[in-house]
Amino acid sequence: MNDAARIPEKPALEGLEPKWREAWEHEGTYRFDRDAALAAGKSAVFSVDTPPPTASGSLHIGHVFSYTHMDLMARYQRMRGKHLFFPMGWDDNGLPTERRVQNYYGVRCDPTLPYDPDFTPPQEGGEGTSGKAADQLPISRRNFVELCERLTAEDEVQFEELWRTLGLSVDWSLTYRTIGDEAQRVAQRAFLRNLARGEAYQADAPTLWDVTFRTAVAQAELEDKEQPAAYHRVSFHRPDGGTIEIETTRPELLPACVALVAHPDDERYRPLFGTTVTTPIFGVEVPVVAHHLAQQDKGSGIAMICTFGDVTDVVWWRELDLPNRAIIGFDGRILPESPAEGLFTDAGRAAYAELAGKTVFSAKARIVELLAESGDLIGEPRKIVHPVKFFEKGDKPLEIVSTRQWYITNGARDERLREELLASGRELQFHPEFMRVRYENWVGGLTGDWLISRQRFFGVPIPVWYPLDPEGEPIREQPIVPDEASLPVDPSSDAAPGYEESQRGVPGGFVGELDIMDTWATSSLTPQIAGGWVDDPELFDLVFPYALRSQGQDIIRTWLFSTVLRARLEHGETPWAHAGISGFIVDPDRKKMSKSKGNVVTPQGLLDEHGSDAVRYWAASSKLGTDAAFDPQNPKTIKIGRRLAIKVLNAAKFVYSFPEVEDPHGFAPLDADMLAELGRVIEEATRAYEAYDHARALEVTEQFFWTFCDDYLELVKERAYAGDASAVTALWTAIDVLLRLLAPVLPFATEEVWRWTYDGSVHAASWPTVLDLGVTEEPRGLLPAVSTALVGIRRAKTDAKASQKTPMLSATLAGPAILAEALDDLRAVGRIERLDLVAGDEVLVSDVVLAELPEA
RNA sequence: GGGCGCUUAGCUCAGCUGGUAGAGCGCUUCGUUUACACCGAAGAUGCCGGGGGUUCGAGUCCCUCAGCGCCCA
Repeated sequence: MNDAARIPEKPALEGLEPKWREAWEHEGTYRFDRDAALAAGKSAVFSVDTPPPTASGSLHIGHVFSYTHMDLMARYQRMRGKHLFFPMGWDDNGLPTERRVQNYYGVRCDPTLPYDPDFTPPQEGGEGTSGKAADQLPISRRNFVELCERLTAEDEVQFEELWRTLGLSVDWSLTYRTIGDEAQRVAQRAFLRNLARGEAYQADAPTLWDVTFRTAVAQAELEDKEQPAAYHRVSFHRPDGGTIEIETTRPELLPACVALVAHPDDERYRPLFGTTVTTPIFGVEVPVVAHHLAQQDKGSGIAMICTFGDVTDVVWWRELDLPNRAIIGFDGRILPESPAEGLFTDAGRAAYAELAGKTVFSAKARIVELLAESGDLIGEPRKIVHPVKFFEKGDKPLEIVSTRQWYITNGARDERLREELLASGRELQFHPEFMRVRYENWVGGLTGDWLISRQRFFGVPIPVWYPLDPEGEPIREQPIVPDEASLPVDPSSDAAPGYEESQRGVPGGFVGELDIMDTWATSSLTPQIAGGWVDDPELFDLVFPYALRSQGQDIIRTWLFSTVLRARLEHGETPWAHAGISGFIVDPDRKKMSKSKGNVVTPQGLLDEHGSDAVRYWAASSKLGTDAAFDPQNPKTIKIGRRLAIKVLNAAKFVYSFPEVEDPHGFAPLDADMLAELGRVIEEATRAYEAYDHARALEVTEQFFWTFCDDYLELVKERAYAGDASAVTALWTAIDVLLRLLAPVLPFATEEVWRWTYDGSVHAASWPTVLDLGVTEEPRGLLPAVSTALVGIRRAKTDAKASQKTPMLSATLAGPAILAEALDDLRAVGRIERLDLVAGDEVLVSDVVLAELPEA
């Protein structure tokens, strides 16, 4: 089979990526063979649920890291004979895309505007523009969505390009988008089923609200940020003329105050529970109540409850059954009218009129002045720094407003569901194991159901309409739902079933739900989307539950959790058997890579400079769950990977320079021992992959490979040149096995070499087993002993500052008797005329006489 | 404040179920060896974060403290 013409004179890594990705595409190497998979049955399928990267953003080094980890397992399983279902998706739905479209095209969505079929955006590619609303052209929702789709399609082409260069063994015919029709059908169908089972519901409730994006935000999207603030000491008035002093960081919410609260055990305030006080300035009578969440040691130990200053206010409001007097609007400004207007004194009404329309910031400034004037502000405000809740993508603190929103149950208020979710967590095999606690912590710490509605424009519409009563008011309690067969629907443009479009907004007619779903409400369904849950039940049965979910550790609480939840609700199953969790990338100072620190490197540049195999090697040498340090200035591990890949090319070329020979009918002792050692490597690497430890598999393989090159290859050179059947067959066999062991990590270099002797792909070859070796014995320690002896011989020459090729007249070798079996090979590699072996426990070379001493 | 992880050679990291430290890089010296100069050979380098404990014996198990990181409050 040796076809010397295929072996280049000087093998190189350059150019391997375009050459082989083209061939793999052409040959369908990674195509999911559905018929064969169906015939082989579900147990022969290895399905991978890939995290769809956010299309609006750029792929970074962390993506390369985690996706390579996923690909290592995919390639291993494929070689083990599994039918790989390995799709790839893009998460193009959601807020990041909206933001990017706004900046890129200089537009903003105004849903009240009509569609303009001839619209051309004012600019393209202006990603450095101000992003201020005033500079953006308002356009219709449909025009806006079209731009979203156009821009993400461009991004996705680039992403795919990068993944192909990296060598991900994805079946690119299985690509999906989270805004695609299939994804919308899945998301809407799943929602309607949640609704039918009572798992999805709408409620009027205090909602965390981002005033910049004007949308509700879910618990999983929260981030605490340390913010400067100030405690203002404010006096409330008792009927007997006395005062109670409270401390608050949000005096502007005074008109929304509904009670004062202290801890039930607090002796200072116990006598006051059940009495009332009046608020300063506004003169509203509010009760003094007790609740265990009040902190005795914070401020004066008594606090005002407002609707709503923070999440604790929400808890108090709910548990103590207090009235709602919320005064902050969706724009973050004080509402023109207060719900408590009727309770205010005249002075209070006048004060409120001044606050109305102000931002929280200016309202605070004004009310502090008013309090000072009325003498109710005690002392100077005391500056502090405290954690404040932010939307993770926002830069203003969240407000809490009362709105009607859609929710999906998630176990926060349902002990049984929570237990089921924890059971799924135990069923799922996390790699590494300790990542499970992050999931459990999150499930255990949920404080409310999952808010899935968003008041945004680019996303999957919530598929319901509401009938309008004779007054034209929507009847929210009776949503109209579409038939599953009609999905996807957009209630803002499609008429409700049973109605004509002309009845939209007319009393007795209908109105469409305008909200869209949170992007996670779609991306929590990637197993269903990729697997054809709606359109292809046969396929779905074959691939679900999936074998593997592979992802970064940062999205356990969001993506992993929500996917488990949806699968549990819909199918009563855990969506995957294994979860591989990658660590993240830190810079040399152990800081997480981030754009703001300017320490981000682009993957494409790395691939261009060092080659894909080298970059993959870097990723493969980190275990799952372990963070990897990366210094773009000196990417050591990448360079080592590159060296390994080059070595593979050269070593194989050398081995294949010895013409293949007839079966030797038994190996020489050294050759047999080398193969036996290789057998152990196969076993160890296989065990490691089975345990999702690709780094270990690589380590043992790599270590053997270098010994093979540095010692064994040198030892048998002379015999190989002479055409010794045992040596040549052992060399060919070893290379053949090593290529396959390294194929997942170095898909390009190993493929290049494999094709020198095979017509098919190494990635379609079977994972090696000891049966491939032609030897069945256990290693006898001959190769390691000979290696040690070889070091002794080399050292003698190095010590004499002589070239390694300097002939040696004679030497004495002490060591175990087994060395006798490879004495001739040692003599050959060392150019030793006479080598005497004496028994000894340790391998030792002595009495060295070199042929010619170097000149002193 | 709670949880999790990490702390081993100058650097990056291995060290599985306990038996007196390993790899690569870097460093020093040597070598124009016909697979490879994107090479090869040899060499030096460690109170395995601190302190207790269990044990004949502890990077390895237990407790505790400290530092770093992440997650959740």
